[in-house]
Amino acid sequence: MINIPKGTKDVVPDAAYKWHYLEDVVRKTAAEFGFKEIRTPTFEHTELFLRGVGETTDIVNKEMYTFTDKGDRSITLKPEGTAGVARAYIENCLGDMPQPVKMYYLTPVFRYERPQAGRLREHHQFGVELYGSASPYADAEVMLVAKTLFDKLGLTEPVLNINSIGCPECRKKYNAALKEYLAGNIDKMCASCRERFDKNPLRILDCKEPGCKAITASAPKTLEYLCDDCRAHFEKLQSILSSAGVEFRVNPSVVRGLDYYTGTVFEFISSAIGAQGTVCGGGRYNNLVSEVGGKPTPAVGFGMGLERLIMILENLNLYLGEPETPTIYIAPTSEAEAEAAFSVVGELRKKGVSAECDIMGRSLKAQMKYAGKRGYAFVAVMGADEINSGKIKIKRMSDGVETECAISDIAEVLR
RNA sequence: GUGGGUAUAGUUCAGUUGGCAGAGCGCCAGAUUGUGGCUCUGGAUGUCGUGGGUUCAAGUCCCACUACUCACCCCA
Repeated sequence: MINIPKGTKDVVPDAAYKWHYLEDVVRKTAAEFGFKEIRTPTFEHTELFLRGVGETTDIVNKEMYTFTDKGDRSITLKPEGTAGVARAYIENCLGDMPQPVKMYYLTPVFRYERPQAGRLREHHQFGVELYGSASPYADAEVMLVAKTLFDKLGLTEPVLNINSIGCPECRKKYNAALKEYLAGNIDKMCASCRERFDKNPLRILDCKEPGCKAITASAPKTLEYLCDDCRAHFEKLQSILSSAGVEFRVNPSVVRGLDYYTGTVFEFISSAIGAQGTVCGGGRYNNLVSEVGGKPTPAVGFGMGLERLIMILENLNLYLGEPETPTIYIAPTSEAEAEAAFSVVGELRKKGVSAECDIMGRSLKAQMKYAGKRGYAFVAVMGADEINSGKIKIKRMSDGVETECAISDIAEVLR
C-alpha cells in the first residue's frame, strides 16, 4: 500500500464541510473589507522566491520544493503567498488600477520541514494583500480583517502582537547597536545564535533558549532605533487600533523570518494548539514590489494558517459548520421499486432538492438504519402501494412525523 | 538537520515473570417477511511496522532499519 507523503493531510468527505464553512466565512469577511480574490499559480520560477522572500531565509535555504522541469527551468512550489501576488501585480499592471489594490487568496503552500503539531509540508493559507497605501490605516485595516474573521468564528483567544522592525535606514543603525550589545555575551549564547550574529542578528531576538532569552531581554529594541517617520507611523498605528477597539500587545521579539518585511510586523498568537501558536503573521513590505522588478509600491498583508485555525476551533469546541447531507432519502421496499425510486430522485434533483435512493440493494430496515446514521432530514418509503396510488408518506427523521403527499409534489412539500 | 516518544483488526487501544492474538467503536447480516438512532444475536477483517538475534517457546527481551508522533530550528 502506498501511503500519504509525510506532512500532508487528506480531508475526508465527512470532514470537508468544515473547510467549506471556514472558506465561506473567509470570503465573506474579505468581501466586506473590499478585498477581491487573486489566484496565482501553484509554482513559480525559483528566482521569484530567491529575490522576494530572501536568499538568507530558512524558507529559501532549506525548505523549498524546487525542481527542474523538462524545459530545464528551475521551478519552485510556492512556499508562501505574497511573492506570487507581487509578481502578478506587476505582470498584470495592477499598479495602473485605482489605488489601493486590495486582494486576498486561499492557496496551498509548500515547505519541506519536519512535521509536528500545527506544522505540515503542505498547508493552506488565507492571505490578504493591500497594495498602494503607505498609511498606518492600511496596516490597521489588514489587522482588522484577521480580527474580524476571528470574531465571526467566535474566537476571542489569539492575541495580536505588534512590533516595528523599521525601514532599512533604521535597521542599519539598529543592527550595529545590537551587535555591539551582544558582542560581549555572544560566546555564552547557543550555536544558532552565534551563527545568526553575522548573517541576521535581528533573528537572535526570536530565540527561545533560556540562556539566550536572558541575554536578549535587556538588548536594545528595534523600537528604540526607529527613524522619525517609522516612529510616527508605529505610534499612529497604535492609536488607530486603540480607537478601533482592537486589543494588542507591543512585543519587541516579534521578528519575522522573511526578508521582505519593513516597518510594521505582527502576529496573532494562540495558546490553544501547542508550540506552533502563530495562526496569522504579517506586516508591511514596502520594498517587495521593486525587489521583484516593479516600481516602488508600499504594501501590507498577512498569511493565516487554515489548518492551525481549524485546530484552534476544534480544540476550543467552537462551531465549524454542519455536515452536508442530502435532504431526502427515497427507500424502495424491493428491487421491483428500485427504478421508480431512482427516477423520483432524479426529478427531485432537477427541482434543486438534494436527494438519494438505495443503490446497494439493501433491505428496507437496513436502508432506514443507513438513513438515520447518515443524518437525512427526511425519508420516504416507496413500495407497490405508493407506485399504484401515486401518493407517498414523507417521514421527518427528527421526530418521526409523517406527511402524505403526491409523489410529484415532494419537492414542494419539503419547501 | 538535532533530540524524545510510539508502532497489535478499518479505527481507538488492552495483552500479566516470555506460554493458544483480544476488547470497545465502526462495518455487514439477522431478531416472525413495509420504517431508523436504543437493545440483543451472529459474521468478516491481523505478515502483532520490517529484518536479524536470544530462547524449548517472542506481540512481549536485545540490535538495526523504516514509518508515525512530539519538540528544537524556522514558520502559518
